[in-house]
Amino acid sequence: MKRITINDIAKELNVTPSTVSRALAGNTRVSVKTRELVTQKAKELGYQQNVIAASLRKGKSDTIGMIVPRINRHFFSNVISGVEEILNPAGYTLVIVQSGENLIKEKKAIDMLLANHVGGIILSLSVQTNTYQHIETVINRGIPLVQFDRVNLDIKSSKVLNDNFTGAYLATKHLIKSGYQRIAHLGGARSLKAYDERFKGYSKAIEESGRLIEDALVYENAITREAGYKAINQVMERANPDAVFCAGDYSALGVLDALKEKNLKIPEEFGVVGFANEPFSELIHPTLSTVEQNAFEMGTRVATAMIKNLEGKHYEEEEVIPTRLIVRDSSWKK
Amino acid sequence: MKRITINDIAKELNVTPSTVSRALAGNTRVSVKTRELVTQKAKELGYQQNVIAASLRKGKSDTIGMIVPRINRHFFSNVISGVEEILNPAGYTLVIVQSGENLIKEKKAIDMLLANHVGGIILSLSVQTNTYQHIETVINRGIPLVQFDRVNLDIKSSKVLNDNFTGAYLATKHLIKSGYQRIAHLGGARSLKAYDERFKGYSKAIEESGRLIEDALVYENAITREAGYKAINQVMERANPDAVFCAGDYSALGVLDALKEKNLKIPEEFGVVGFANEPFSELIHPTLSTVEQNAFEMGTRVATAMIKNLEGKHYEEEEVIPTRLIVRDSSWKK
DNA sequence: GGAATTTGTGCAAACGTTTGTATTTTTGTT
DNA sequence: AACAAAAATACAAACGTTTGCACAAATTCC
Repeated sequence: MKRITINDIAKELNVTPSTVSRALAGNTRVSVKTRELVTQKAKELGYQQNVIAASLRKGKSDTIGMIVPRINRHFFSNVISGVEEILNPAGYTLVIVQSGENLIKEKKAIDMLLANHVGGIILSLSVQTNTYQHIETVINRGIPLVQFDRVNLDIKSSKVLNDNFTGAYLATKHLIKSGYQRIAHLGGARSLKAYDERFKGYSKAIEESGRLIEDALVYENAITREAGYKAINQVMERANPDAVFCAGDYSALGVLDALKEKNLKIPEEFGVVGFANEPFSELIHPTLSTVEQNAFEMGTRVATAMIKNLEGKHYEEEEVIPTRLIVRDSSWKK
Repeated sequence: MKRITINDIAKELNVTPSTVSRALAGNTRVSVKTRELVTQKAKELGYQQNVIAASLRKGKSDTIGMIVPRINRHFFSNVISGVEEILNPAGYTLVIVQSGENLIKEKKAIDMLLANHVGGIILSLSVQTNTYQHIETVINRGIPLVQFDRVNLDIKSSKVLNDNFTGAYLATKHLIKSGYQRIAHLGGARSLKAYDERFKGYSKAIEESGRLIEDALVYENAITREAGYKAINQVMERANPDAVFCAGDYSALGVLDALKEKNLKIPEEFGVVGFANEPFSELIHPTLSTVEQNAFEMGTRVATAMIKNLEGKHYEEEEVIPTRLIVRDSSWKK
């Protein structure tokens, strides 16, 4: 019932714990023969390394903290899976914490992770976050930080981003090509690069078509279903749009609610494109055109960046993952 | 840059580390005065406990491991939120690992958590799991275990269950009342109590209506969209059903695919009820009748049970969380 | 006022590793 | 066969806590 330690193995084999330790680590300073003997005996006794002791001695742990706004978002849970895919086989353990899109919880999460001496922190900012003191703390402690998706550019760290700009650009261009005239945009908080880029992609496409960006067609803070519903109603009152590019699928869902209420035909009278390719987007009626983010790949890239940070030092690359437009029924005018 | 330890505090105050340790723990064996002095100085120097060292010495940690099949299931991510709600304020840290519905990954997850000396393990079994050796290991190590939802009854531990029986019973009864005659059931692996109970609830309702349980109307292992699609096709060929109660919403989704393909009118010609109230269920067309599980509450109960286990010993209560039938368009025949 | 008790601290070991340095054993060279 | 070099192993300290036990000082009791 008691736990097997390297000392137990050492005694059985008449060697010292240090030899056992080195043998298990595959150190070539111990002979091939003893290495085999040790691994053999370790398996026989059912030895499991005491990670706690090891990380105390080494002064660092193989636990990586990951803070996401919510784990029940398709995008985030897939990023997590991607991160695990790389981190687990590499011997790291992932601790996931939710900030709930809440600045205070985000701060607490960071405190908690620091108290637990995590080896590194992977972070996607909450929408609320407008102060960055708590994140500087991480940097000052010398703990590797990798930001992804919802990133603050002023903070020095590795960053992995979606190609929000191109996704938004293609989505808007698609609406233009489909013949819509007055294309609105429901965006997110522009303090977050992700949403700012989506706005910029939208703007670029609109301008390229020879039109003007009308303030009345743009609504900045509407990424939930409810906010989307309210926002599109306001925009329809003031700017007479016939299509909308939403910075999120939930927002687009709210738009569809409003359109159904007004008995507008989709896509004939009104076009809608969302962002994120949430699972529901292909299940609803009409199916929702949207921009797919390669969440899983983003996760693997994030993890790889983290490992580089943990091994070498100061890897501060900024990577961009491509996005892809998926055209469905909500925007396809023949 | 260097980390403050209790030794630093001790030196500054001319006491020993042991006193500091006791003071910070609020031990009454150290005088109120020194206790204040210590906490004061700790705050001043920005001391943060080294959790690693503490748990090495104490032989246990305040980290709780949680293994779920997938975090991107609405149900599981909400249970997680509920668990966090209780565990975090109580000073525990939650480590989440996915088994991916895979026995081998589940075993690895347990190994990893044990290697990390977690204080307790919260577990919902993968569908694949049909051997329980790895879980016995947890018990044998004396580590508190709380099972939830997908539970094995033979394993001695606290358990928190959904009232799957009543949910399934009400769902089936509702189909009967709505006038459907030949009601099929697409279930999950009956080795898991959750699915077995759903089958039993279905059976009870069918029998109460004076009908017989027909093997040809029951299909045991179909909980994904694809499996649901295939299963209902088979059942329709062999048993001529006019309604189905599915043990999961994804399965019901597959059924809807098949029904649309056959141009059957829902709910007039065929009724469908799912289970889980996945977010998409109210978004699809027709909206899906389903059974709601109170995932968040389940999470809080799970966490509470875990804390009881960690504090007292051998708390092996079995709790049941009520479920609720939600009637939508897929089953409502007027 | 002296013995017995309580109260507050200190000492030192322990938790299970890792790792720099020292020591022993083996190998190779002449 | 002697000796240097290389290879394999041992020794011991360290990581930052916690905690049983010892001890001194302060308090209580008769």
